[in-house]
Amino acid sequence: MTNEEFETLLNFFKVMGNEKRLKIAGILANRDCTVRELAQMLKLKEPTVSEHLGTLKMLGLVTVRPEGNFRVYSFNSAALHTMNREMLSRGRLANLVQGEVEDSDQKVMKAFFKGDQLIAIPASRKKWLIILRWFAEKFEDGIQYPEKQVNEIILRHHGDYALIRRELVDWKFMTREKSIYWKLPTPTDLPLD
Amino acid sequence: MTNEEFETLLNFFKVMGNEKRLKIAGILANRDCTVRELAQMLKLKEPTVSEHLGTLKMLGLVTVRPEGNFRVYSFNSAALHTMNREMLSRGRLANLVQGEVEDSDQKVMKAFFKGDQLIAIPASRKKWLIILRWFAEKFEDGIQYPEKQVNEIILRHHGDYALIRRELVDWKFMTREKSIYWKLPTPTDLPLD
DNA sequence: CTCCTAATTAGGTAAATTCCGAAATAGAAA
DNA sequence: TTTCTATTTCGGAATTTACCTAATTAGGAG
Repeated sequence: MTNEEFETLLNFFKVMGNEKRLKIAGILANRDCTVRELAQMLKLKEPTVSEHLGTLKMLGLVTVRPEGNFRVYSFNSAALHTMNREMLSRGRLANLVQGEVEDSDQKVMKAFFKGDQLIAIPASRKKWLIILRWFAEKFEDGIQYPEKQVNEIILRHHGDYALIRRELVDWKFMTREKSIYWKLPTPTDLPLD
Repeated sequence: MTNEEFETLLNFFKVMGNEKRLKIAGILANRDCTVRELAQMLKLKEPTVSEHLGTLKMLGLVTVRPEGNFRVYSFNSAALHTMNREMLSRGRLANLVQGEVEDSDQKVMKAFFKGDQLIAIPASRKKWLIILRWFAEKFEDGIQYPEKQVNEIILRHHGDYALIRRELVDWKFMTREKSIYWKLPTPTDLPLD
């Protein structure tokens, strides 16, 4: 179930999103350790380390084995591997939230499309913008389209290409100069804060 | 620098280790959104979503572009890729903490080894165990070694193979039956990356 | 210019997390 | 059995985080 996978991934991030636990994982990725060894290296008390190890163990990221008088903790590559390969890609991430959140756009799309054909024009501005955004996605960033080609692309999904074309420009989804159309390229978004 | 990478990875986990932020990332992985849209889907107030988006933006996981009257947020696959491919493997993880934590073992090893030769026997039990663990690593999990081969392997690093061999068994690093020696296999540690 | 709307920042509260010392447990050793 | 030791569990203090409402900013539209 996708919801369960979401929880798994979320927990993975939560657990690894703590400095001390991430370090423990890193150290154990180098070699096996006892609780006391880890406590010394990290300058923490044993109970604290023990708790962290318990958390990591729940996730399956570490395993324990008794060895003489100690309990030796090991890193378990398999769990990391699972996260890495099976969950951490854009596609996977996208799937994890499907149905999880009510997606108002998909409702709108279902209501006004049949397949990839726009079969009705919504009265509400909000819904209309959702549809226009969908049309805008059919064009690539940074490419200049002659009007003829714009029409063609729109025609694949709706007969009244002039309406859609004009609306795309009006709502600034696209820019026109003479009869060349383009999307404003996504800015590189330099300044952070 | 490895320390900087550690911080980057830690922050990545921290940011994604929050239910709402992970969902935002998931939704944006499906399609671009405005703050208001996200707020509706997630049943949060806009300021809260805005904050989360700011956090995600700092990490480079999302970008913004103005579009008409709105600010449209997009998912940035590149950042995810970086984490996925360049940081999230056992080997990488292991490297991230090298030198970060003072590794008491390495001190001990330096003090009693010359190259890979054990040249002195520590008085302290603690230090002795570190050395024994090092010797234990020279043997593979799940392999049965006849005594002769055990001796050979130890001899590569120290003359008194009988001492080391006996200590390895005494301290339960290895098991002996008749004159066959083996390590107890580490449970569930599957192949790494 | 002013109005309007989307988004952000400020400030404060409630909840969750991290850490520790003290006490309990489990198991090897004697 | 009792003792000793490594680890875990408990209870609570200090810090951090997530979220809200209210106020502010930014920018297009009129």
